[in-house]
Amino acid sequence: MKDVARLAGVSAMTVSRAMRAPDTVAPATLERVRRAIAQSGYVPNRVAGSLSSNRTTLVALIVPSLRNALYAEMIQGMSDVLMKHDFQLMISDSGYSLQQEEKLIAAYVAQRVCGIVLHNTRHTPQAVRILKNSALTCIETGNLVANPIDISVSFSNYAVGAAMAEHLAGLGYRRIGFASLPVRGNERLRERRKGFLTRLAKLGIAVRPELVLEVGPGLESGSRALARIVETDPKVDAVFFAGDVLAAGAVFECQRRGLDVPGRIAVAASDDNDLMQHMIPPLTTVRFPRYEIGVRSAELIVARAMGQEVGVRTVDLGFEVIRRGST
Amino acid sequence: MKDVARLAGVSAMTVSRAMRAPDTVAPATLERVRRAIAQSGYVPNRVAGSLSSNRTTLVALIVPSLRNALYAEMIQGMSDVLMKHDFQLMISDSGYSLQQEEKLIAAYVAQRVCGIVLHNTRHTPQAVRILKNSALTCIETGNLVANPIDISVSFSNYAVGAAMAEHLAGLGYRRIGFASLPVRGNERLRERRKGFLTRLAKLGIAVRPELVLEVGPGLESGSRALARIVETDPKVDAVFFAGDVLAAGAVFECQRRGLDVPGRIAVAASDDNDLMQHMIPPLTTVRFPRYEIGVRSAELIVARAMGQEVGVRTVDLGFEVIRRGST
DNA sequence: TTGTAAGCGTTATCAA
DNA sequence: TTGATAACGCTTACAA
Repeated sequence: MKDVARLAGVSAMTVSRAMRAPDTVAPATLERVRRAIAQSGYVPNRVAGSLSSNRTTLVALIVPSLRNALYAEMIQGMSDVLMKHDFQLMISDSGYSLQQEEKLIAAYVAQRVCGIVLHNTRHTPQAVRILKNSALTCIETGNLVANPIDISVSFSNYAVGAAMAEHLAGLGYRRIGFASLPVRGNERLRERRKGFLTRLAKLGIAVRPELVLEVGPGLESGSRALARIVETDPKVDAVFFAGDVLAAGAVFECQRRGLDVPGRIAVAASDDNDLMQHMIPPLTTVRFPRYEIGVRSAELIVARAMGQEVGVRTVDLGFEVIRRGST
Repeated sequence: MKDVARLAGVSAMTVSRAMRAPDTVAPATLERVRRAIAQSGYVPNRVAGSLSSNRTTLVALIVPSLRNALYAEMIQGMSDVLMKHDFQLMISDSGYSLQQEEKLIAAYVAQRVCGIVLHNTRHTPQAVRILKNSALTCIETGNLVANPIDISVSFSNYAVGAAMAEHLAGLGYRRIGFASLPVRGNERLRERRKGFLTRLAKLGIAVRPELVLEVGPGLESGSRALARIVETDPKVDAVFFAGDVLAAGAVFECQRRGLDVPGRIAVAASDDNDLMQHMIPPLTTVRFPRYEIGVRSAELIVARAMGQEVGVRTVDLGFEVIRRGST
């Protein structure tokens, strides 16, 4: 910066101003500085800038796993907003470990990020303490919670389960199964299941415990889940798959077994994506506003970083049951 | 840090040492410092540390689009390695724009990242200049290039196309079609297509230009591409789909039209994923070592950051043609 | 093994 | 509209 200043015949401070607040610099001076910057190939040092101003434009995101395509939409939403404001996105995965999450949070606080998004609503006490002390914007997502550390931006998984229960019951299905990824340490799936089973019970439909499965991820796993359910109870008339691409795997399995969907058995999915729409038959599913969650989260962080007061603690972005051919 | 030092009855420098090089501090002192850190809830300021040491543990990745699930594997590979070494990952997307890429590169250089991975091998002259001047580790991936800016870690898309040409020709297919996403500004697909068509020509198989398509992304788009190809030439006996999930969409379309795969028409895909394996029939495809590319890229960056000399300019991680039921 | 002093390259603040 | 000066919170280098 000093070199640029010398080249332009001004002080370093004027170079700094020319970059961050051009309208506070005289046009002629500005022009000279700009020329000097271009000529020297100067790239400012944001590390020094951040230290001096005690602010960064870094925003962190921690997801349970990066392999899961499901986060791509939210990441894109965050990225679109952050880029517009010249903020930077840092991403990492906790591997579904709260300890790892705590470690990452500490590292991000050390980097002095201005905001952090957690796709998770359970945390170690130490993680919560660090976040509360740091006073940075913290967005919890993945599941709407009543008492967020700072702000919750999501939809209610309990409501999702309940909505799907209504949907299936409303269509007349009575012998119903459920399969999801393991719910241990995953409050999102746990809530979705709870909402589903509780609402069905209220509607007078009991789900046999043997028909409530937890399985691994992947299409193959969905196929096996379907197989197990129809073998356990050949009269099952509908299954709700919560999470991953399990439902698609189940439909493939139905094709192999010659089970008509939905004539013989209905299949409902959650988390809409390209694949769900193009299966034969296309799958009834719940669409989550993942992109919008990313956008809203980033907007809140940027607003706070710009010094605005955001008077919200909970942002419910809802969801949508999309009925297609499979129910 | 001063507060912690006071609490522990040592100097700030000793606190710094206790954190970064514990074995250079006397055990008793170390213990006192650790207690003081825990007691005060001190979180070090890496911004200040980075400025002082003139090093960061930040690594940047720029991909054309974050929505595309195809990057998830590479990101996970990078993340796994970086996390192990306490490095941080920053991610953004260029939206397939070289201008945007240049802007992002400048921003990352300003952040003083220690390495940057570009999923792209074409750049603006200015971007190249910035990278060369900055002397940070720069990994280009997506396509193997002979003259990388710094290091190229990838596989050869030309070789991928050629290998698939050999595969189809070897199985006796003679009337062959090809469809990909638009190749404009995408040297990866351009090379793959070139390798495919060139090798087929060498094998005495001419591909009619009307059977070489460029289509948009998504399953639906693959369905339409297949439709157009079989309507243009009802005798086509094989189609190679390069990119995205086009091939899966094509197989869905074949099912709808009652065209047996591969009896009536063979379908080959590229970029193996869960879906490809579980289609009926499972798809013949090319597997790219995406996770490994992420791992290797991160390893090279970390090694350089640790001061090691890495004596490579080009790392060819290869690929694998996986024959399944669709050819 | 520990401490002292001098930066690192910006920006905040105040003065001119 | 511009400039001088003093931080920002660490680490490097060297001394004790």
